[in-house]
Amino acid sequence: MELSKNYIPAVTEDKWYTHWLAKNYFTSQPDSRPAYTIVIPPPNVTGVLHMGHTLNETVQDILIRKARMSGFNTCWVPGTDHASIATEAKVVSMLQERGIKKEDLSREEFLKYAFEWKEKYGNIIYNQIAKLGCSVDWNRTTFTMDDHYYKAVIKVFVDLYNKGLIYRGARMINWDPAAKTALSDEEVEHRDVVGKLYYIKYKVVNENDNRQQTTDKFNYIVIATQRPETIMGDTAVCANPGDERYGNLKGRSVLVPLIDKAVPVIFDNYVDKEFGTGILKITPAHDINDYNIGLKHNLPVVDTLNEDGTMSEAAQIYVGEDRFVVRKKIVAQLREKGLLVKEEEYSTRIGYSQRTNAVVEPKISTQWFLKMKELAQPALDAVTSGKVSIHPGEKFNATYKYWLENVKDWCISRQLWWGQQIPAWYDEKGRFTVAETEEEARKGMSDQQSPLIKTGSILTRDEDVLDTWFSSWLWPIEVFNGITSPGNNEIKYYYPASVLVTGQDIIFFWVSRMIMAGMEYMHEKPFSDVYFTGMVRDKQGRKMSKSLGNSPDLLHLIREYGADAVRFGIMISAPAGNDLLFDEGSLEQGKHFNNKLWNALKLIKMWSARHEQDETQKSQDTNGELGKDNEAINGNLEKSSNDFAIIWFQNRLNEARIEVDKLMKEFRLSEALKTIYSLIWDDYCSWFLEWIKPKYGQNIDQNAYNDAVIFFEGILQLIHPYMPFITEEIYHLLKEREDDLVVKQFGNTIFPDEEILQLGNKLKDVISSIRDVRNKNNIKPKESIRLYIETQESSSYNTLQQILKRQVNAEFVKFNTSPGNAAIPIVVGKEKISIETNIEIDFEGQKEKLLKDLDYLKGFLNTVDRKLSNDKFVRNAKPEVIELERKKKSDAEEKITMIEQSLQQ
RNA sequence: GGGAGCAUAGCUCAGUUGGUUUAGAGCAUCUGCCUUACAAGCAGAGGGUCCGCGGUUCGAACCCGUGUGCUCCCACCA
Repeated sequence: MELSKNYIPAVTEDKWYTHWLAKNYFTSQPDSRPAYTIVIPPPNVTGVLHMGHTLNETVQDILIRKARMSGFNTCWVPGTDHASIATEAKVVSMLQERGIKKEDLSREEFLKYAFEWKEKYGNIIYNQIAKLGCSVDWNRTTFTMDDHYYKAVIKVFVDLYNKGLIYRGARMINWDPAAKTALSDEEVEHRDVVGKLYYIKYKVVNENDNRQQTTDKFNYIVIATQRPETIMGDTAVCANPGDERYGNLKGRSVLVPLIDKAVPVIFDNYVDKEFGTGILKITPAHDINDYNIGLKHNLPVVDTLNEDGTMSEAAQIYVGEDRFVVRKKIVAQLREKGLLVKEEEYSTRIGYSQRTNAVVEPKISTQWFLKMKELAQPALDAVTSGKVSIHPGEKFNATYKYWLENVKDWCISRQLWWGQQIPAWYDEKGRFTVAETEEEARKGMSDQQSPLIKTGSILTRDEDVLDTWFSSWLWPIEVFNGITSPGNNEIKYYYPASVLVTGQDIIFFWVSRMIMAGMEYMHEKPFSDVYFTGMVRDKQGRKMSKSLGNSPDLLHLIREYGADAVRFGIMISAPAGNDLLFDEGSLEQGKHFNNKLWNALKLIKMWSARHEQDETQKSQDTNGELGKDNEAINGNLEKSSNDFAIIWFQNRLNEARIEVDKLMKEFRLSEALKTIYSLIWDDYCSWFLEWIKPKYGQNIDQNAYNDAVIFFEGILQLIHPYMPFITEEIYHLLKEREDDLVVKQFGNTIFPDEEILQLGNKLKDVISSIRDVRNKNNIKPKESIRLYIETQESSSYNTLQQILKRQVNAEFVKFNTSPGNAAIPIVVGKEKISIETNIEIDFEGQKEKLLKDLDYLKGFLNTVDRKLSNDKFVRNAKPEVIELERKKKSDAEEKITMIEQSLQQ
């Protein structure tokens, strides 16, 4: 069979993915094996996957595939998140483009559009996941608004309500005027901005005091504010009780500018005398601090804003105009009236809605809240006790702990349609009951002996839906129906999941809350390990975003480089826990790596083709004597030189396996990949295959060929979790077989023989050093050389000689004899090697190199000597350390002697 | 304002309880090769005041202190 020049991913990828699915390799049923479970962080159905997802999914697939090949019953559950506010915002703007207003639609009509949207983007996402090669169990696909999932969320809401953890009440919340909904604290992003601080005059009212104020000073006070448009909501001004400047204002009132509303002057320790003018306006409806002060001093609340951020009737002026427009107008008006004393630049932090990017307004509103303190404690313990371990822990343990220790109640209601509707029913008088269904609610109402219910009056369901995270926090449980059907076989088998792989940005939104839900509903952690990936940035370190145009399209990349190369490229540059600088160059590197594997396959296929051809010829040859003789001679010679290559690579492979296992257990996936990369490129291709490569026109020794194939299978298996497609393809091209690499089990760990590895390193060193000399002296590859090695261990060369000769094109190697002619001396380790050649050589250059080495070694010896002659060192250091230093000393001395000898020649 | 993390080659990073470390890898760079698997390749090479300063120690890239510079998280001072 003819192999293409280079590896072509497109055909291969679809072929194997289809095959794996047909064989049901990714589907999981509980059985006697240990389970290895991962629940995918369900991507939002707001759009397509970006590079951050790509990184996350790749990491999960690597872990799952490794586990699948290591005896586990692996289950990777795919799914998507309805992403309440984010998706609703997208659907609303999509409708807007089509000229449809949300206000003109009924809830049902709107939901129909939303589900269409979900269907479209959900499928794109699933397609992307499949193209990337993710081995998810497609039978388990879950959406956070599936029927059972919806029920689970409702059930949990009712349960928490009955436990007294959910309550309804008017509180100061974060209001998103664009989406017209409440937000949780976590959904507000604070950004530094330079704003303005306006100093505004408030006139002092004199009605209770007949004395005429003589100085202008007491006719008005000056108050600083960043938000002059809120003055109409002022219901007091406040100073520190110890502030003498304002002592005489006790019991007096001031007039709110523009609307001339009289509000009292009050006193509270909250006010900092040093800051601003030392007196502050109190606007209870639009600032959390003011609200608290208002409560304390019994102030009325005047809400001057409508839901959409325009001024309300209560504002009296500029009604219906947007707050930021009004700000400008009010400033202008104040200035005109001489009430604006000054403006100064002021840097502050402003809260923006994470989803709509609108400036969030603090607002008093009746919402549903979840008490967090009780839920937080077990979640905190789970991490501090080490039941759940976070990677990288040093970075996130403290953050996690801090948040849970200071957690506030969670506002869980949203004024949206896309989501689980809150299961609370109200009667005409506004009395409500919480229940899973209307029937239950009716029953609940009658239990409360409401006369209205008994007569069968109409109940209205709460219009609001739940925060999207109030559904996602059940994800690891309800994907196995653990809430709706507690104690079922699957939840018992798969829960808790092994590892959660997600972005560090949702540690509070999701990770901590899943742990809470897990502890509350399963009395068990939801996962053992949390692996946080960093953020994907572009080459220049900028965040990837649509507006910058630096966020590449995943399917595009797969088409261009192949899925394996994309996976390789992203993993090779993803240091554990750090941000990843995405550079297409690394995908290019992945493509090259694919090609390297492909070419190794071509080489081996070539060997086998020649071998088969030969076999056929031999069987056709009735005499066969000649062929037999030739094989005997060549075979023996090749064989002895191949022996070492084989035993060396066997050990090198074992060594790499152990290292990779260790690294992967520590989630150091990038380093594990580097280890495998180097094993394949350097050790297998550059060294091993070259060592066993037969001379031109000759056949490979059968043993060497067989082992080369076995080793190839071994390295394919190691790299498979990272690059599933090409490895499966090569595995099958290597020889005909029934089994598939994707489920090939790793055998037991075999520890490598250190001595053989050392010997291999020595051989590589010697070869490289001699090649260096050849390079520097322009000795052409065809030009042969002769080697004279001075060594105490000439016997160690018994097995290395043949390889050495072949790799440096030496006619012969002689031990402990001097060359007849001038030769280039080099020192490798403790051995002196003289290279004799027929061509002109640059002795001066070589001498320089030796002198440089000598310099280094002398300096090195010096530091060792200093240590050994230091009394305190000899007394304090551990014996093995001293022994080591002595060895360093003697080694260095031997090397120096060798070099000095060489220089004398 | 509070907290966390980081600083090692041009770039991205290793360096696992302080001792074969006068420091490694990949990429990039340079030199020589179209050598019969692979020029998407082969064989080599060069490149570092381990952020500055001080300390602990027989010994510091590693531990402590301090300064500087980045990054991130949290927070209701008008």
